[in-house]
Amino acid sequence: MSYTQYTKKIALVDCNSFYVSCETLFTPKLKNKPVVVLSNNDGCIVSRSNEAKALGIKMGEPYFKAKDIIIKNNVQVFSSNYSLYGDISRRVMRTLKRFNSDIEIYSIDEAFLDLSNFSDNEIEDVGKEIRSIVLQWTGIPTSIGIAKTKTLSKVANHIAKKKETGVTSLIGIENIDPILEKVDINDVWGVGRQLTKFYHRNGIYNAKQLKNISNTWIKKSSNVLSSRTAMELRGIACIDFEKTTTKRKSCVVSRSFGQRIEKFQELKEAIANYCLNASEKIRSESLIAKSITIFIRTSPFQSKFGYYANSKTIDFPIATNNSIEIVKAAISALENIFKNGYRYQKAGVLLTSLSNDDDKKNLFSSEKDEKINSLMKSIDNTNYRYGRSAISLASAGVQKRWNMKREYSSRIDTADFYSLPTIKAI
DNA sequence: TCTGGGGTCCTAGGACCC
DNA sequence: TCTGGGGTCCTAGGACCC
Repeated sequence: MSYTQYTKKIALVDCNSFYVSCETLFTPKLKNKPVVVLSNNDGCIVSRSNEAKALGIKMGEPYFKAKDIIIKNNVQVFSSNYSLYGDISRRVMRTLKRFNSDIEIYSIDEAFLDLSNFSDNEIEDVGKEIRSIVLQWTGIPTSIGIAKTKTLSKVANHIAKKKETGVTSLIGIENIDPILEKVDINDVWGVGRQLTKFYHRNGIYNAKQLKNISNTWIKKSSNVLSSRTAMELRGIACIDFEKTTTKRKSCVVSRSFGQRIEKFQELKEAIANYCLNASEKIRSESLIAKSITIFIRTSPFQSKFGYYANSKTIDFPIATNNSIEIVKAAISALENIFKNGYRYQKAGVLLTSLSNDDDKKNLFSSEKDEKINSLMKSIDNTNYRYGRSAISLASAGVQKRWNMKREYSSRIDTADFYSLPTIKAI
């Protein structure tokens, strides 16, 4: 039996220094300047321009540690502005869908595109065109890697990042071993810190070695995920392309506090707010939660004050997305694990075992449920129109001393007409 | 003084059953 | 009281991703 092998062509489009690119979009004079964006609470550095990378500022480095270099080199600093990044991200994704509506949005700044319809000869040019259209329409520079499997397109993308054209295709290359040899094992998708240590112990230092090692050995001494990675390096697709957006299975809202918290009352307010956030989020996706976990902890970096961390899970009698029920459960969980005398640094809420909303329409649903549902709906609508927390619950408090620190926010709100930058005609 | 937040998946081990 | 094998289901924790 003979058949023609149908070769997939998967492109990975990745926005360059995404958060920094979003911020500089509205401040063109920052082009080619060192710029960084900080995580929530201005804690860590999570995005760097090339110039900032060149200064030796590390990804994930705490801000206070990099402060010297930042001041000395006049690095521009921004607090993170997620609604801006989310908005720009949607514009980029919408643009990508022009080339193939079946895209897999992998993260806020990355998407996989199935380009199998294009021929081997034209594929690199298609990549270049995608790159230039995205740049022209959204102002965001990207890197594009194209290959037979997702893992290989990640490799290609890694190489593209360092190229002037920003595009690398591994399609049609007979022997990719010389290319894989130059890719460090820890730069392979799916190989993190622990696996890197494990591979090093076994004399494996680059992607070529992983590709050519026996599969049974990997399965035996590691796990199926690792063997999947190796297969993908061989050009055999094992990780599915997920066109349809599958519903999430959990929803987390957690934050570090702007300042340490010691009082139960304040912790309660924070937890209540996270619950409101989380329940609104799952309502907007028509999901209900079967259980809730809350956790609190002190700073792991300040042991002199004593370390305490604990969590508590509660199952709902009937899965719910009702803010009032969720807050109530969370607070009773908090009463369970709260201890006096600690300086709390972080807390969070996890809604788990999420399922579809309509599963709830069973024999237990009553007129009362209907009333609550429509109440929740009108809260969501009002908050959507007048800003989050226009309507809230009493337990959510008003002081919010625990709120995040955002000292360096650009305050650009693409949803706010009046803060849009003005463009003067010449 | 200052160290992010939000996800998914796999595995080992315990509880329980026959 | 101890002895056994084999199966399922659930959970906590760890590893990974961005």
